[in-house]
Amino acid sequence: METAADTNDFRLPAPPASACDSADQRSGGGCVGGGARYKLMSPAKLPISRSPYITIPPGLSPTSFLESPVMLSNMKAEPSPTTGSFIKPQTVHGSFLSNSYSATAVSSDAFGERASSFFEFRPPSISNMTSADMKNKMREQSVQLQGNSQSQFQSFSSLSSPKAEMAASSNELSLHIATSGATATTEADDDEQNQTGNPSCGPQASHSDLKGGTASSTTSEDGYNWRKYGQKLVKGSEFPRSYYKCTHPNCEVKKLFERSHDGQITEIIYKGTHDHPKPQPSRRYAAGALLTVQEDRSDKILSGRDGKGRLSNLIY
DNA sequence: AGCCTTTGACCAGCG
DNA sequence: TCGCTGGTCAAAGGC
Repeated sequence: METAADTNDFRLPAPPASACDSADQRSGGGCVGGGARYKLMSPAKLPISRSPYITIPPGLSPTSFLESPVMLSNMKAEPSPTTGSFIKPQTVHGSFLSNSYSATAVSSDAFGERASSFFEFRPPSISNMTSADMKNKMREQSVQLQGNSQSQFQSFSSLSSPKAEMAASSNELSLHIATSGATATTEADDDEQNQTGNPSCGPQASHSDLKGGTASSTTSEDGYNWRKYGQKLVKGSEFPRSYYKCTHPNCEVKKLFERSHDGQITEIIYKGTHDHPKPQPSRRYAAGALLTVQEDRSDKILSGRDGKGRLSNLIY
């Protein structure tokens, strides 16, 4: 089933290192060929419509998405401990283009001005290049961006890597994020509390992410508690993918993300939406707490959308 | 004491 | 039908 569609998956791929180039090295396969198929969420939970791609609610226009916290996240993100994002205000902007996520390099255009990052949702149609090519391109873009001065940015490559395509096809939202030392925590707005039903974004990985950057707390939790239940090296990726589950009793939300050796999150994928409020920030890990804060933001970000998925610290 | 992370193995889906 | 890959489970250890 394409339950995938049912599930809300958000994927944020990031091309920091080399995404598929190395694919060969790792396993030899193509980039995530299997595509992610998530069928965890029951349709009922999904607030959104399930179409192969992200659907925009009638009331929303693509522009809205762009303005949504998700996309803005970076924009508004201010480097403060509170936000947890040390990122520069200009991180990325994402753009949703209608059903198919097509956003291409966004520099400062359409959505804002934060140029420097690319955010793209790639439409299924992009598949002219080989995955390797795509990745290379992605990298280049990323690199350029970074070089520009953004410590973190995200790039959504339009080049769509196979993964992206797959993701798109499976309703996953993918964002490529490249965080350079500072991790990408983005936060969008803040406010909101939580909408119950959003996938959260900041994986605990963020904890580790810290390493990557100065941000020590960059993580990204969305305010929810996550438990890591697996890690695996995926073919298309150079870095291992970590699997997290929401620890909430009835919550089946999962998220997977990949981090580069630098500690940068290269890709994050959320599956499902939280149907419960966020837990109190006071958890064992102080860091987690921090994350939570950030996560909140992320929640908002995504929640802006229908709560389908949320990206957390990453730049969208 | 409880929860989370880590790691290896197993299972299912797809080509 | 076989092989490959991704995703998940379970046990052990650590915080």
